[in-house]
Amino acid sequence: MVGTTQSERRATLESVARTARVSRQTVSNALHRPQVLSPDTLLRVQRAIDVLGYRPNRNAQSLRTGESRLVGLRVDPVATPSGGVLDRFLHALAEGSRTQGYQLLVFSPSAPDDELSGYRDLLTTMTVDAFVLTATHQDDPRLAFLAERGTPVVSFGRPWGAEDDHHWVDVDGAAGTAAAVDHLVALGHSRIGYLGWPHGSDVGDDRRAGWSSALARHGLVAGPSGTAHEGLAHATAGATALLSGDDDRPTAVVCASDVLAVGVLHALTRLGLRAGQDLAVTGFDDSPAAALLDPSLTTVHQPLEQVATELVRVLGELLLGRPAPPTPPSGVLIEPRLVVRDSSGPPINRSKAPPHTEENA
Amino acid sequence: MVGTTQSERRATLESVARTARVSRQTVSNALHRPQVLSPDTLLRVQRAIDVLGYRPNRNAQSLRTGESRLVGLRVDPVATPSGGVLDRFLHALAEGSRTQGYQLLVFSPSAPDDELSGYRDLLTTMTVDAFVLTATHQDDPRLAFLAERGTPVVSFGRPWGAEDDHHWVDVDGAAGTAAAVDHLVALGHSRIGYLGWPHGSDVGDDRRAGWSSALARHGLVAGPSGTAHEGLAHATAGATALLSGDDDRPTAVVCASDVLAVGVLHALTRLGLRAGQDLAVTGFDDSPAAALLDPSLTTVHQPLEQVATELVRVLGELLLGRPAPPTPPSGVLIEPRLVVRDSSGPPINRSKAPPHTEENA
DNA sequence: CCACATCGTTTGAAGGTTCCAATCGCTCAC
DNA sequence: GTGAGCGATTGGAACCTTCAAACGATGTGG
Repeated sequence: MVGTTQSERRATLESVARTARVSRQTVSNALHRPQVLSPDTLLRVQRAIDVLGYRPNRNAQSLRTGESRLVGLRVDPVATPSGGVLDRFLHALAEGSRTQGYQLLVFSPSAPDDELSGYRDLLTTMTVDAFVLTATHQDDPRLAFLAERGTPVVSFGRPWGAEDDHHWVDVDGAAGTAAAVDHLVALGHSRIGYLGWPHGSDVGDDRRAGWSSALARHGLVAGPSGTAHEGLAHATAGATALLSGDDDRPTAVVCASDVLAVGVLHALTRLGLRAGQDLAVTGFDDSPAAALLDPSLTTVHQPLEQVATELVRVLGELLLGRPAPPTPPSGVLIEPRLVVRDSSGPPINRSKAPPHTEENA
Repeated sequence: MVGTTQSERRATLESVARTARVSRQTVSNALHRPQVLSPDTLLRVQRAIDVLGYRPNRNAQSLRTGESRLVGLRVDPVATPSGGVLDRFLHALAEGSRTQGYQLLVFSPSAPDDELSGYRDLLTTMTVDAFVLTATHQDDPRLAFLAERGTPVVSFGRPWGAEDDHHWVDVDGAAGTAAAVDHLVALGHSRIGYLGWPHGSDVGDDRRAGWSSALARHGLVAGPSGTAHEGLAHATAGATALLSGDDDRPTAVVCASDVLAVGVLHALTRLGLRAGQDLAVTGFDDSPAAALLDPSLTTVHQPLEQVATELVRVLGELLLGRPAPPTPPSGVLIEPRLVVRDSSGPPINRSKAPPHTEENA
């Protein structure tokens, strides 16, 4: 029925009103507050809407209400931590926004040097109502800027400094590495090392803390740990250094990222050892590559769909309650889950001894 | 200077006009047709704009002009061929759109079954001006639908059937696999097999054609070829079948995707053979995983940034000339380049014999 | 000296929607 | 009998911009 009789121009509130023999406002009410209309009027209006194929003009709505029902997301050139992570996240975010009646505007920074570029533009031209922030860091100028003008914002990532600064959703990295440790301990490992990023990054330090505290919880001494910058060459070098350390080679290594884990795999190959057999390895992110590697990578899966759902949910509440008194900033911490594949290997049997025994002469 | 004196409400055309002691229209002209203003008036207006921090309201502009300056892009749940490809593409697209004065609206289908869902909505609500289509297939209903109402559209992917149907940009898959063959021939291979998707997919058949025609060009007989559905399990099975074929095992295999190539790598491991040494392997896509594999994957790199740039350029022309007589549909075919890594191995020396010799008894 | 084009600017009118105040017909309570 | 209250509907205004026409002033040709 839709669009068949569409004589000339687009159907408008006015034209629908004429057809249904009511006023514009009644048509508007039929859409937004149907309960205030008498049943027969409502039906008449709905029929006219149907016949004319009317859909409200988004721009006119936005002009009137001052809301664009668009959420901004900046995509950075450098991002893509291990590649392919954005894919899933983006789709989940678009999907989630839609269910809340919002749509996603993806933009890239207009001036590379200016952190606020893009955000300022979209805001002052009233193009978007809210933002989803990723890769926030301590004292991120974007947060201050947006908070100042009361823009609804939710970030993917914690405010590591001041906790109740803004709304956020994050994945519990420490729980992720801890889960990896638990898994390895269950397999019989007691000498578990760690390869992470250089100290100073919030995310990196958190993941390392998960590793060391889980070891403590199991009553184990921390195995050797090393650092490397992201990037395969660095990772392989760092892993080689870690594994060539003196005497006590670990039987397992937990890594802060999949790329670092791949570095360990490469280092093992160089040393003539086999991952999953001579050494258990775990990664972090569950990037698309993880399943393709040989051996396939046991890794911590980032529940991005869940993150996106939460982000949108919080954002929805913020947008709904506007301009109500600002909700007390809330944080959602999501538990990742370990995906067990081959690189962590089978249970080992040699460590029958109680975990506390000192193994170094 | 901007935003300091911002007393109460947002600056508007009217308020700027009052400050500069001119009319609204003059302010509008200062922005859009500065050449029609006298120099001193222009300066006065510009100063007022600067002082008040005025930026035109996008929604009011859109309502008046009927153009939203938004380009729609649908992201599909299934997409992500080998993961991480969308990342680069999306960023390049957002970047390119911005330079043309447009922004990118990313959406997901509202009704999974309806091919047109989403597109219809965004169009009838006047939310977007144009679309970028990906993964188009023959007789794609989206193309017919959008063409009917004269919506500017450019697709990433050729209309395999009727060539001059709509505007498109695509990567020359046949040239990609041909480049892989050329590389392998240069290394000394003469028995080159192929692992592709089941017959019937346009993209797949094109890539296969590139392989076989390149072989013919070199005066070589086609090596064995096999098919497998996308997905690691299928790929490994298909590769195993291909390599276990009777007597004449190829010395190199060209693959239609990186995942298929990984399948070959796995099959080799099972057979106790080493990729790059016992058999040369090439992939297609240069997905993030390619560099991480061991051996790293020689693969055809998709120049997505270039694709995005072209898409935006064509779209820009379409939007600019609207509603001028429709430009004759044009196509842009982009040459991919081969990224040589380890999986294609070093030059081999045993094939000193002229390429035409029959090797099977 | 008048008709006419040119130039820089102003004015009125959309464009489609939603908010606000007002209206209408009616019932109920005082 | 009158006014308050109520549910359903309406008209007018506002949101901010751009378009088309109109404006007075000045210069040019007949």
